[in-house]
Amino acid sequence: MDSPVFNYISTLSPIKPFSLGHSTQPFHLLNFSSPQAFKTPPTCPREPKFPRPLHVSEVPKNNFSQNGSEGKNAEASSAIEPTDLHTEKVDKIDSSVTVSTADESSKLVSGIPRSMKYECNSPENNVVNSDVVKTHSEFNVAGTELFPAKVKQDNSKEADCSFGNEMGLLANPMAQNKEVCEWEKFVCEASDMSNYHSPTEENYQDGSDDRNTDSGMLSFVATVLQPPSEHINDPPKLDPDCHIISENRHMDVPMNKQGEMGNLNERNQVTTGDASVLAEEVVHYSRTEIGDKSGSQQQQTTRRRCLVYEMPGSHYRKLLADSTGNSPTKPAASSSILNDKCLMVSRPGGNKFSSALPGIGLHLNTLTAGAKDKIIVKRQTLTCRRQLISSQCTTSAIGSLNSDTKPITTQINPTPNVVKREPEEQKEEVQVSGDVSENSIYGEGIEFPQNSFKKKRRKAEIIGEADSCKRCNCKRSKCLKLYCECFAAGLYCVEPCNCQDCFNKPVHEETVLETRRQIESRNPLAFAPKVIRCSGTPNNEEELIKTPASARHKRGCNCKKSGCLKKYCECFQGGVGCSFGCRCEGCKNTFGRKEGTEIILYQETRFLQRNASDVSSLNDLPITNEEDHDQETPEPSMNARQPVRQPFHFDQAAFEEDIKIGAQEDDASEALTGEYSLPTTCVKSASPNCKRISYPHCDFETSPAWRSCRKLILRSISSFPTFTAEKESTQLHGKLQ
DNA sequence: GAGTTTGAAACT
DNA sequence: CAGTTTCAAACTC
Repeated sequence: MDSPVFNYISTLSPIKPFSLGHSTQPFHLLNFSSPQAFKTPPTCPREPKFPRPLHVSEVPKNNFSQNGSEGKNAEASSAIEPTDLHTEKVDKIDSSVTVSTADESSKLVSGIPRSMKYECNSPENNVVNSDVVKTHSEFNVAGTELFPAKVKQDNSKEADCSFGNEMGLLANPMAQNKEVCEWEKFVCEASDMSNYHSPTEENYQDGSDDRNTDSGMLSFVATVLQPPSEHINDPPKLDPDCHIISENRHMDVPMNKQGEMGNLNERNQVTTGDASVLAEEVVHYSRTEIGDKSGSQQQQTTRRRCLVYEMPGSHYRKLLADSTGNSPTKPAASSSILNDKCLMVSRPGGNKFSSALPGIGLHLNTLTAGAKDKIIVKRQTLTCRRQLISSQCTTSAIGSLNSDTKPITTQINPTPNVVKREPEEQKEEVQVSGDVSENSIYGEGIEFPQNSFKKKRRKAEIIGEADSCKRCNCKRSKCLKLYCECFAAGLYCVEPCNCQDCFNKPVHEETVLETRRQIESRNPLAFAPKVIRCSGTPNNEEELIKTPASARHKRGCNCKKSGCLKKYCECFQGGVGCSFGCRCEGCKNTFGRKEGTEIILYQETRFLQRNASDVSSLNDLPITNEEDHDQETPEPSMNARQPVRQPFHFDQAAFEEDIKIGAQEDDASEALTGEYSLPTTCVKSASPNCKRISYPHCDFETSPAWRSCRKLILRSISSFPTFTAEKESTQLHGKLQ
């Protein structure tokens, strides 16, 4: 209880509502299956798919009056090109609005999470939970390594695990990028979590403000994910837009819940002014991008779609800029930066989408991690895009996705900047992101012949993108069953799929959602990642060793003939060893063999260290192609286990209760011996719900802070984010309370 | 590319 | 919950 982290968390008022609120609230957004949930904001008929930007644009209408900024708003509106996208308008409006505030720090902080705010805002009422804003600010701050020194004082190991390396890497630009990617993805996942609770749609419906849960979750994540504060001292290169944005954001605070200003201020205390300034830098980047691409509607769309990675992107962007010494706004910015920009800026509009599909980003798709910094970023981007597409389509409620997938197409189209840099990669990216099959997203001279599917797949596998390019060949399942990899991964089928009678497409969104709901009703974890991975940073190698295979594979395999040596075996495919949960016979899993009552740890750790993170690379497994791996992944250990950020993944939280029993003692012994003795509490069940899942260990998790916090997490996060169950659960919670 | 094997998913 | 069927990926030739 004396842990600084705990103390800090205790100061986060939003967490309190957690316990009072619904445990599933954070993911209620997933209930977008409900048509009402995504009713188009009256003022945004043109782009219902981008609720956040939309409601932002409405800010002037409803809120500016409160701040006496109507005039400015009018000016901003007048400055907007009539032909601009609605989202574009939003951006310009933001940049046009200026508000003087005595508390600069607070202003900046509140303004930082512009995109986040969007997701918390209702276009209708413009109600913004200041807590959320603050939380988001922190989140952004975290993403930009802008955490307050106060937080830095915390000595939780978790923080060290997550950022300790990064701190060291800061001095090493080469390693920096890599770590940035780690951090980026980590934050991405965290943002995914937050995305699930995007209250936007909820606001549409009832205007209730349950975002405290979100903020609490975010706060916790931000706290734990606190990056090194070294960058706090980095003089951010700000441009006027940055300030404008911040100010504008600040305006949003009063627009929303005045009563929660206290919380905001309280948080501001936690977040240092420096952090705010740095966060502002992030904004600056996004703004710059907007300015650079203001003329491109497609680009705007793209950015808003890829919201999930905003913070990670910003983080990465900043680091990269620092390492290169180039201003992010300069043309010299690398393509990665550009990508990040897209991702980052896109958040305001797409966050919700990303959250649409719970499985997204968590599935094997997410396992794809490039060995190289930029590659990693790119791949993540690609994966994300497809995910986003799926989500977004799924969340069609937001818009009219059913009949109109063109926005998606537009979104998918890589920005010219991206293409310029790495034509080859870009092409690949297009393939990966080429999501909307029916809608040609390759119209711009990019071919995507279906008959070249295998060839491209092969190529993708070679470059380690196979998992980010899931394709199926379903014939009878209509791609609406877990047999379908795309569906199971929470993705819509894409053109390269060879499926027949496919219903897993945006046009059949309702069907897809309903099917998902049904499947999840049977098995809430049906769309959960099959393999839970722990931190993969070099410093966590020990953890990898200590972490039992059972901790990484949610459900044991049931192999009979394959000996767990082929990809038939989920464990093997996932690159983890078999464990107690497995019912395999004659297990010879090279990553960890279950033999009788023992589980013999083989090469899993080595694999994890060497494997570039890509399940596809398992084809070369296990260690036979070390050289190849080494060549492709100069620093595999860093990327070996992409799920590094999953210590905060809801999966972990979801299973935590199960882990409580017996997990610690088991792992304790395992940690000492490197082998696993069959625990008396071993659960050997085929039921996914019965599987005992342990999680990567971190000393932080054993700290009082963690123990108290994880309860909050558990309450705030459903066992696994679901499309449909969340709302039901939420409603049930409401009834109970 | 066709056919077989395999095990998860779905069904009863 | 166990047994069976269905299914599509993985694999082999």
